[in-house]
Amino acid sequence: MPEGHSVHRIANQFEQSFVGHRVEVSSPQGRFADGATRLDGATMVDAKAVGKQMFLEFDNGLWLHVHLGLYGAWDFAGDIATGHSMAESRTRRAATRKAENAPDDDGEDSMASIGAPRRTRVRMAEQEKTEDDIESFPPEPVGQVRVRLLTDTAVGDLRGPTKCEVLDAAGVDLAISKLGPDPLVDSPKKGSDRFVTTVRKKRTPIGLLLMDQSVVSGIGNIYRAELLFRARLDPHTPGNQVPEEVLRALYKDWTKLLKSGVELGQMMTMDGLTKAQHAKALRSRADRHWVYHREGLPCRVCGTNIVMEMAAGRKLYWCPTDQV
DNA sequence: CATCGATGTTGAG
DNA sequence: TCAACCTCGATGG
Repeated sequence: MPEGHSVHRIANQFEQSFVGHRVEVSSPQGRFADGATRLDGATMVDAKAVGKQMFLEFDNGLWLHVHLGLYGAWDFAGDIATGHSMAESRTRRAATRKAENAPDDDGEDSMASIGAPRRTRVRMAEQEKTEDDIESFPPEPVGQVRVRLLTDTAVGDLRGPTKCEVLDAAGVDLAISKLGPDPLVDSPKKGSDRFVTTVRKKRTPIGLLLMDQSVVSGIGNIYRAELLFRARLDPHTPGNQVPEEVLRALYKDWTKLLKSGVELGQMMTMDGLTKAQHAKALRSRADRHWVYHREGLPCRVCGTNIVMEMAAGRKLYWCPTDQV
Protein backbone atom coordinates (compact mmCIF):
# COMPACT_ATOMS: atom_id res chain seq x y z
CA MET A 1 0.00 0.00 0.00
CA PRO A 2 2.79 2.44 0.58
CA GLU A 3 4.07 4.59 -2.25
CA GLY A 4 7.74 5.51 -2.49
CA HIS A 5 7.90 7.95 0.39
CA SER A 6 6.87 5.37 3.03
CA VAL A 7 9.45 2.86 1.84
CA HIS A 8 12.21 5.47 2.09
CA ARG A 9 11.07 6.25 5.63
CA ILE A 10 11.19 2.57 6.55
CA ALA A 11 14.70 2.27 5.08
CA ASN A 12 15.66 5.30 7.17
CA GLN A 13 14.28 3.58 10.26
CA PHE A 14 16.54 0.58 9.59
CA GLU A 15 19.48 2.86 8.85
CA GLN A 16 18.98 4.66 12.12
CA SER A 17 18.06 1.83 14.48
CA PHE A 18 19.42 -1.42 13.00
CA VAL A 19 22.51 -0.75 10.87
CA GLY A 20 25.62 -1.64 12.83
CA HIS A 21 23.76 -4.12 15.01
CA ARG A 22 23.87 -7.90 15.07
CA VAL A 23 20.44 -9.20 14.15
CA GLU A 24 18.54 -12.30 15.22
CA VAL A 25 16.42 -13.21 12.23
CA SER A 26 13.42 -15.51 12.58
CA SER A 27 10.12 -16.27 10.92
CA PRO A 28 7.46 -16.63 13.64
CA GLN A 29 4.91 -17.46 10.93
CA GLY A 30 7.25 -20.04 9.38
CA ARG A 31 6.88 -19.03 5.76
CA PHE A 32 10.38 -17.50 5.69
CA ALA A 33 12.15 -20.09 7.83
CA ASP A 34 14.87 -20.93 5.29
CA GLY A 35 15.64 -17.30 4.50
CA ALA A 36 15.75 -16.45 8.20
CA THR A 37 18.34 -19.17 8.79
CA ARG A 38 20.62 -17.72 6.13
CA LEU A 39 20.57 -14.25 7.72
CA ASP A 40 20.37 -15.10 11.42
CA GLY A 41 23.22 -13.69 13.49
CA ALA A 42 24.64 -11.42 10.78
CA THR A 43 25.16 -7.69 11.27
CA MET A 44 23.16 -5.26 9.20
CA VAL A 45 25.47 -2.95 7.29
CA ASP A 46 23.18 -0.98 4.97
CA ALA A 47 19.53 -0.19 4.33
CA LYS A 48 18.29 1.33 1.13
CA ALA A 49 15.10 1.93 -0.78
CA VAL A 50 14.63 2.13 -4.53
CA GLY A 51 11.08 3.05 -5.41
CA LYS A 52 8.78 0.76 -3.44
CA GLN A 53 11.44 -1.89 -2.89
CA MET A 54 13.73 -2.11 0.12
CA PHE A 55 17.10 -3.83 0.44
CA LEU A 56 18.78 -4.60 3.77
CA GLU A 57 22.44 -5.62 3.51
CA PHE A 58 24.16 -7.95 5.99
CA ASP A 59 27.85 -8.54 6.63
CA ASN A 60 27.69 -12.10 5.26
CA GLY A 61 27.17 -10.78 1.74
CA LEU A 62 23.42 -11.43 1.70
CA TRP A 63 20.53 -9.00 1.43
CA LEU A 64 16.92 -9.08 2.52
CA HIS A 65 14.67 -7.80 -0.26
CA VAL A 66 11.19 -6.67 0.77
CA HIS A 67 8.23 -5.29 -1.13
CA LEU A 68 5.20 -4.45 0.98
CA GLY A 69 2.67 -4.77 -1.83
CA LEU A 70 -0.87 -3.69 -1.11
CA TYR A 71 -1.09 -4.21 2.63
CA GLY A 72 2.31 -5.08 3.98
CA ALA A 73 3.63 -3.30 7.07
CA TRP A 74 6.56 -3.15 9.49
CA ASP A 75 5.95 -3.00 13.22
CA PHE A 76 8.90 -1.58 15.12
CA ALA A 77 9.40 -1.55 18.86
CA GLY A 78 12.12 -0.69 21.34
CA ASP A 79 14.70 2.05 20.73
CA ILE A 80 13.36 3.28 17.45
CA ALA A 81 12.93 6.53 15.61
CA THR A 82 9.50 8.12 15.60
CA GLY A 83 7.95 10.95 13.66
CA HIS A 84 9.90 13.66 11.90
CA SER A 85 13.39 12.55 12.88
CA MET A 86 13.29 9.58 10.52
CA ALA A 87 13.48 11.69 7.41
CA GLU A 88 16.94 13.02 8.10
CA SER A 89 18.80 9.97 9.37
CA ARG A 90 20.72 9.41 6.15
CA THR A 91 21.75 13.04 5.87
CA ARG A 92 22.82 13.25 9.48
CA ARG A 93 24.83 10.04 9.37
CA ALA A 94 26.66 11.24 6.29
CA ALA A 95 27.43 14.56 7.97
CA THR A 96 28.64 12.76 11.08
CA ARG A 97 31.00 10.61 9.03
CA LYS A 98 32.50 13.74 7.48
CA ALA A 99 33.10 15.51 10.76
CA GLU A 100 35.09 12.70 12.30
CA ASN A 101 34.98 13.89 15.89
CA ALA A 102 31.53 15.44 15.88
CA PRO A 103 29.88 14.83 19.24
CA ASP A 104 26.54 13.01 19.08
CA ASP A 105 24.50 15.78 20.64
CA ASP A 106 21.14 15.35 19.00
CA GLY A 107 19.49 14.18 22.23
CA GLU A 108 15.94 13.17 21.30
CA ASP A 109 16.92 11.25 18.17
CA SER A 110 19.96 9.56 19.64
CA MET A 111 19.73 5.77 19.66
CA ALA A 112 21.82 5.37 22.79
CA SER A 113 22.32 1.68 23.50
CA ILE A 114 22.51 2.19 27.23
CA GLY A 115 20.03 0.52 29.57
CA ALA A 116 16.73 -1.10 28.66
CA PRO A 117 15.14 -0.45 25.28
CA ARG A 118 12.59 2.33 25.16
CA ARG A 119 9.07 0.97 25.19
CA THR A 120 7.72 2.52 22.06
CA ARG A 121 5.98 0.85 19.15
CA VAL A 122 5.57 2.21 15.62
CA ARG A 123 3.63 0.68 12.76
CA MET A 124 5.03 1.82 9.43
CA ALA A 125 2.90 1.29 6.37
CA GLU A 126 1.00 3.85 4.33
CA GLN A 127 0.25 5.59 7.61
CA GLU A 128 2.32 5.57 10.76
CA LYS A 129 0.93 4.92 14.17
CA THR A 130 2.94 5.37 17.34
CA GLU A 131 2.05 4.08 20.79
CA ASP A 132 4.03 4.12 23.98
CA ASP A 133 4.03 1.76 26.93
CA ILE A 134 4.54 -1.65 25.42
CA GLU A 135 4.65 -4.17 28.28
CA SER A 136 8.02 -5.78 27.69
CA PHE A 137 10.89 -6.05 25.23
CA PRO A 138 10.81 -7.73 22.86
CA PRO A 139 7.01 -7.86 22.51
CA GLU A 140 5.36 -11.13 21.52
CA PRO A 141 4.83 -11.38 17.76
CA VAL A 142 1.18 -10.69 17.00
CA GLY A 143 -0.56 -12.42 14.11
CA GLN A 144 1.20 -13.49 10.93
CA VAL A 145 4.77 -12.23 11.23
CA ARG A 146 6.77 -13.30 8.17
CA VAL A 147 10.10 -12.02 9.50
CA ARG A 148 11.30 -10.76 12.86
CA LEU A 149 14.54 -8.77 12.97
CA LEU A 150 15.71 -8.47 16.56
CA THR A 151 18.70 -6.59 17.97
CA ASP A 152 19.58 -5.92 21.59
CA THR A 153 17.56 -2.72 21.49
CA ALA A 154 15.09 -2.83 18.61
CA VAL A 155 12.76 -5.19 16.84
CA GLY A 156 11.07 -5.06 13.43
CA ASP A 157 8.22 -7.39 12.48
CA LEU A 158 7.24 -7.74 8.82
CA ARG A 159 3.69 -8.74 7.97
CA GLY A 160 1.78 -9.19 4.72
CA PRO A 161 4.56 -8.46 2.22
CA THR A 162 4.13 -9.28 -1.42
CA LYS A 163 7.87 -10.03 -1.68
CA CYS A 164 10.33 -11.17 0.94
CA GLU A 165 13.46 -12.95 -0.20
CA VAL A 166 17.20 -13.33 0.36
CA LEU A 167 19.41 -12.09 -2.49
CA ASP A 168 23.13 -11.91 -3.12
CA ALA A 169 24.73 -8.73 -4.48
CA ALA A 170 24.11 -9.81 -8.08
CA GLY A 171 20.46 -10.43 -7.32
CA VAL A 172 20.14 -6.94 -5.85
CA ASP A 173 21.74 -5.41 -8.93
CA LEU A 174 19.38 -7.36 -11.17
CA ALA A 175 16.31 -6.24 -9.20
CA ILE A 176 17.41 -2.61 -9.26
CA SER A 177 18.23 -2.76 -12.97
CA LYS A 178 14.56 -3.42 -13.69
CA LEU A 179 13.49 -0.23 -11.95
CA GLY A 180 13.11 3.24 -13.38
CA PRO A 181 14.82 6.21 -11.73
CA ASP A 182 14.12 7.16 -8.12
CA PRO A 183 14.71 10.86 -7.36
CA LEU A 184 16.23 9.96 -3.99
CA VAL A 185 18.66 7.49 -5.57
CA ASP A 186 19.56 8.89 -8.98
CA SER A 187 21.01 12.32 -9.66
CA PRO A 188 18.47 14.87 -10.93
CA LYS A 189 20.04 15.03 -14.38
CA LYS A 190 20.46 11.27 -14.90
CA GLY A 191 17.06 10.45 -13.42
CA SER A 192 15.25 13.03 -15.48
CA ASP A 193 17.05 11.96 -18.67
CA ARG A 194 16.15 8.31 -18.19
CA PHE A 195 12.50 9.14 -17.46
CA VAL A 196 12.12 11.43 -20.46
CA THR A 197 13.87 9.06 -22.86
CA THR A 198 11.71 6.12 -21.83
CA VAL A 199 8.40 7.98 -21.94
CA ARG A 200 9.11 9.62 -25.30
CA LYS A 201 9.53 6.18 -26.87
CA LYS A 202 6.08 4.91 -25.90
CA ARG A 203 2.57 5.39 -27.18
CA THR A 204 1.17 4.17 -23.85
CA PRO A 205 -0.93 6.83 -22.07
CA ILE A 206 1.08 8.88 -19.59
CA GLY A 207 -1.41 7.91 -16.86
CA LEU A 208 -0.26 4.30 -17.21
CA LEU A 209 3.43 5.07 -17.70
CA LEU A 210 3.61 6.90 -14.36
CA MET A 211 2.45 3.70 -12.62
CA ASP A 212 4.99 1.54 -14.48
CA GLN A 213 7.89 0.98 -12.06
CA SER A 214 10.28 0.32 -14.95
CA VAL A 215 9.59 3.85 -16.23
CA VAL A 216 9.86 5.71 -12.93
CA SER A 217 10.10 4.33 -9.38
CA GLY A 218 7.88 4.90 -6.42
CA ILE A 219 4.79 6.51 -7.91
CA GLY A 220 1.50 4.87 -6.92
CA ASN A 221 -2.15 5.59 -7.53
CA ILE A 222 -2.35 8.72 -5.39
CA TYR A 223 0.83 10.40 -6.59
CA ARG A 224 -0.09 9.46 -10.18
CA ALA A 225 -3.42 11.27 -10.05
CA GLU A 226 -2.02 14.25 -8.20
CA LEU A 227 1.06 14.69 -10.38
CA LEU A 228 -1.07 14.66 -13.52
CA PHE A 229 -3.43 17.25 -12.09
CA ARG A 230 -0.58 19.46 -10.91
CA ALA A 231 0.81 19.32 -14.47
CA ARG A 232 -2.73 19.92 -15.86
CA LEU A 233 -2.04 16.93 -18.07
CA ASP A 234 -4.69 14.63 -19.60
CA PRO A 235 -3.89 11.09 -18.36
CA HIS A 236 -4.73 9.67 -21.79
CA THR A 237 -2.03 11.60 -23.64
CA PRO A 238 0.37 9.10 -25.24
CA GLY A 239 3.86 9.32 -23.76
CA ASN A 240 5.46 10.24 -27.06
CA GLN A 241 3.08 13.20 -27.41
CA VAL A 242 3.95 14.81 -24.10
CA PRO A 243 6.42 17.65 -24.71
CA GLU A 244 9.87 17.04 -23.29
CA GLU A 245 9.76 20.12 -21.07
CA VAL A 246 6.47 18.94 -19.58
CA LEU A 247 8.05 15.57 -18.77
CA ARG A 248 11.06 17.25 -17.18
CA ALA A 249 8.74 19.38 -15.05
CA LEU A 250 6.74 16.27 -14.12
CA TYR A 251 9.87 14.47 -12.91
CA LYS A 252 10.95 17.56 -11.00
CA ASP A 253 7.55 17.75 -9.34
CA TRP A 254 7.73 14.05 -8.40
CA THR A 255 11.11 14.77 -6.80
CA LYS A 256 9.54 17.56 -4.78
CA LEU A 257 6.52 15.52 -3.66
CA LEU A 258 8.66 12.52 -2.74
CA LYS A 259 11.03 14.57 -0.60
CA SER A 260 8.10 16.26 1.10
CA GLY A 261 6.44 12.89 1.76
CA VAL A 262 9.60 11.48 3.32
CA GLU A 263 9.92 14.47 5.61
CA LEU A 264 6.27 14.74 6.62
CA GLY A 265 5.50 11.02 6.71
CA GLN A 266 2.34 11.97 4.84
CA MET A 267 1.38 12.61 1.26
CA MET A 268 0.80 16.32 0.91
CA THR A 269 0.10 16.94 -2.76
CA MET A 270 -1.47 20.38 -2.52
CA ASP A 271 0.55 23.54 -2.03
CA GLY A 272 -0.06 27.25 -1.77
CA LEU A 273 -2.15 26.58 1.32
CA THR A 274 -2.54 28.86 4.30
CA LYS A 275 -1.18 27.59 7.61
CA ALA A 276 -4.68 26.68 8.75
CA GLN A 277 -5.49 24.88 5.49
CA HIS A 278 -2.21 23.00 5.69
CA ALA A 279 -2.88 21.88 9.24
CA LYS A 280 -6.37 20.79 8.25
CA ALA A 281 -5.01 18.87 5.26
CA LEU A 282 -2.56 17.01 7.49
CA ARG A 283 -5.39 16.04 9.86
CA SER A 284 -8.02 14.87 7.39
CA ARG A 285 -7.45 12.93 4.21
CA ALA A 286 -10.45 14.51 2.53
CA ASP A 287 -8.65 17.86 2.41
CA ARG A 288 -5.29 16.58 1.30
CA HIS A 289 -5.54 16.05 -2.45
CA TRP A 290 -6.57 17.82 -5.64
CA VAL A 291 -8.35 14.92 -7.34
CA TYR A 292 -7.54 11.59 -5.68
CA HIS A 293 -10.63 9.96 -4.21
CA ARG A 294 -12.75 13.00 -5.13
CA GLU A 295 -15.04 11.42 -7.75
CA GLY A 296 -18.16 13.55 -8.23
CA LEU A 297 -16.85 16.38 -6.06
CA PRO A 298 -16.19 19.81 -7.60
CA CYS A 299 -12.66 20.45 -8.83
CA ARG A 300 -10.87 22.76 -6.39
CA VAL A 301 -9.78 24.94 -9.30
CA CYS A 302 -12.64 25.06 -11.82
CA GLY A 303 -15.62 23.44 -10.08
CA THR A 304 -16.15 20.70 -12.67
CA ASN A 305 -16.96 17.35 -11.10
CA ILE A 306 -13.92 15.12 -10.76
CA VAL A 307 -14.16 12.00 -12.92
CA MET A 308 -13.12 8.45 -12.04
CA GLU A 309 -12.39 5.76 -14.58
CA MET A 310 -10.78 2.35 -14.35
CA ALA A 311 -7.37 2.12 -15.99
CA ALA A 312 -5.49 -1.18 -15.94
CA GLY A 313 -7.53 -2.24 -12.94
CA ARG A 314 -6.81 0.87 -10.87
CA LYS A 315 -8.99 3.89 -10.18
CA LEU A 316 -7.86 6.97 -12.05
CA TYR A 317 -9.19 10.36 -10.91
CA TRP A 318 -8.89 13.51 -12.98
CA CYS A 319 -10.50 16.82 -13.91
CA PRO A 320 -11.79 16.76 -17.51
CA THR A 321 -11.74 20.56 -17.69
CA ASP A 322 -8.31 21.43 -16.32
CA GLN A 323 -6.37 18.44 -17.61
CA VAL A 324 -6.05 18.72 -21.35
C1' DC B 1 -19.94 -8.30 13.50
C1' DA B 2 -19.65 -9.15 8.50
C1' DT B 3 -18.24 -7.21 4.42
C1' DC B 4 -15.63 -4.19 1.48
C1' DG B 5 -11.95 -2.07 -0.55
C1' DA B 6 -7.06 -0.20 -0.65
C1' DT B 7 -1.61 3.98 -1.52
C1' DG B 8 0.58 -3.14 -5.49
C1' DT B 9 2.36 -6.78 -8.11
C1' DT B 10 2.46 -11.37 -10.17
C1' DG B 11 1.11 -14.89 -12.91
C1' DA B 12 -2.55 -17.78 -14.99
C1' DG B 13 -5.60 -17.95 -18.85
C1' DT C 1 -8.26 -9.17 -17.90
C1' DC C 2 -8.64 -10.87 -13.50
C1' DA C 3 -7.90 -13.65 -9.30
C1' DA C 4 -4.74 -14.27 -5.70
C1' DC C 5 -1.93 -12.68 -2.12
C1' DC C 6 -3.88 -12.58 3.10
C1' DT C 7 -3.96 -7.25 6.26
C1' DC C 8 -6.94 -4.12 8.44
C1' DG C 9 -9.45 0.33 8.71
C1' DA C 10 -13.82 1.98 7.16
C1' DT C 11 -18.48 1.09 6.47
C1' DG C 12 -23.07 -0.64 7.22
C1' DG C 13 -26.57 -3.49 9.61
